[in-house]
Amino acid sequence: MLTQTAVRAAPLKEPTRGHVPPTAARSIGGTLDMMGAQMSFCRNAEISGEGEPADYIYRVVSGAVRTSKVLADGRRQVGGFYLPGDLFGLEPGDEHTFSAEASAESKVLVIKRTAVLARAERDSELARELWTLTAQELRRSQDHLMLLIKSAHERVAGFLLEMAERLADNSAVELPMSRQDIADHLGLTIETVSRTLTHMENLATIEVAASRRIVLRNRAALTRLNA
Amino acid sequence: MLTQTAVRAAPLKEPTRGHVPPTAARSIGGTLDMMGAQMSFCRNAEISGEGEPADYIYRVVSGAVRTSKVLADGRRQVGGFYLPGDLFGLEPGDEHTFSAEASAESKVLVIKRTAVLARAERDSELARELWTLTAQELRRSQDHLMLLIKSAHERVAGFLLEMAERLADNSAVELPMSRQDIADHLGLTIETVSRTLTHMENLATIEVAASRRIVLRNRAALTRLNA
DNA sequence: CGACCATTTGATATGGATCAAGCGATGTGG
DNA sequence: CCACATCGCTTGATCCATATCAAATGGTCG
Repeated sequence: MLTQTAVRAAPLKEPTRGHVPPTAARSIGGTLDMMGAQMSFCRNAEISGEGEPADYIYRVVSGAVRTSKVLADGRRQVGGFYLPGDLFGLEPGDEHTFSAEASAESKVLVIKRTAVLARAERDSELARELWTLTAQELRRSQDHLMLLIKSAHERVAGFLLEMAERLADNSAVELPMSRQDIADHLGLTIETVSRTLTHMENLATIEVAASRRIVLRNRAALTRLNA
Repeated sequence: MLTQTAVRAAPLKEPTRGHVPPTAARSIGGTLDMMGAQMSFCRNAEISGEGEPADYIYRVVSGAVRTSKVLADGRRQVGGFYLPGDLFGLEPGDEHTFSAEASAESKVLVIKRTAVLARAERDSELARELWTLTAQELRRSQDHLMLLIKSAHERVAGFLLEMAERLADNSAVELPMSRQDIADHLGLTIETVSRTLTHMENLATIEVAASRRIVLRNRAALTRLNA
């Protein structure tokens, strides 16, 4: 099961100080935004590598980022997708356990990790925020575990519903990742993902308006599959 | 795929103040042990339920605890096993996301959550420990994700190696859980787990000395499978 | 237009699930 | 102490969902 390999592509441009869209601020982790620089990455560009020192934490401004890990024989697992507003790369440890790549053209806010950690030392409010963020990651990872014991149809349905919710784009989803990315996230092959989507379309559960644009026609049916 | 249901059995005895075996103390989280009471649970007794308020955190003293979640149709996922020395039930949120049951006769140290949280407010050392513990959980969950994309043989091999390492019982493992627990942890059926073990025994990779006692005869072969 | 890449579709193979029965240890009552 | 029920595990036969292999289609860009 060979999958595409991440291209260590050069970022589109060097960090530019300061400019942070106000919309990026969310209650959780919002404090962090003051101290960042923005960078752009083109599709499949590596943002940080597995095993590399975790010197930065990141917030997605636009586009989408996937975290992934590749086994010796080439099988790839995509741990998760990070959408605009999401933070990633935050761990108390000094090394990234997954690599991170842009799954679509993306802008990312880069924040010095040491700065945050130092501040959390004194600021128990911030310390708790960091803990909460890691716990959210944990929750997501556990939810994903529950997905991986289900059937292909259930996995795809769950994925679509999650994306619809997180993109806050009710009833239609503009997927910021390839079929291969989805397959590697769901532990399926690209063919199975494709076939499952086609099947759902035949059942009028969804409409594949364009390969990356999915309209949710029958949300109830998807929820039912989500079991 | 119906699985056994957890019995809400009465604990063997009521909490007894104070007595903490010194061996239970580990560097991480060791600070917590001063404020606990010990309880005993018999096999399959529920320690805490999914969705219940997370008023306590726990440390396994002896035996083993599994965390699990059951889907509407009865499919069960065992999120993880907690062995002597391990902490579980720690989350910044107010509700448990998994239920916890004793997978074998167990003694568990029970610690009031509020006491710990209050203390972490002032003690940035402790706060960081809590964060680190959650991050360890996350790491385990992610490692488990990688297991679930592998073949049955790889999953079982990985599981045995993990248990051997965590039980620090080199070359032989005394499994503190049923085949069904293992199956639900690995996303396999009980039959497949059993067959895989038998197969490995035929290959002289392991020896099933007793159904719960596995001797690792050829660790290299297991590691190779672990891919 | 032609090359390239992502996606879909088709035909076939297979690993693990499912259904069903057997086995061995443990415990209980007569 | 033995018949017998029970429980956890193993073994066997068959089936099916998904992987694999292969080719066609479609969209994008120079």
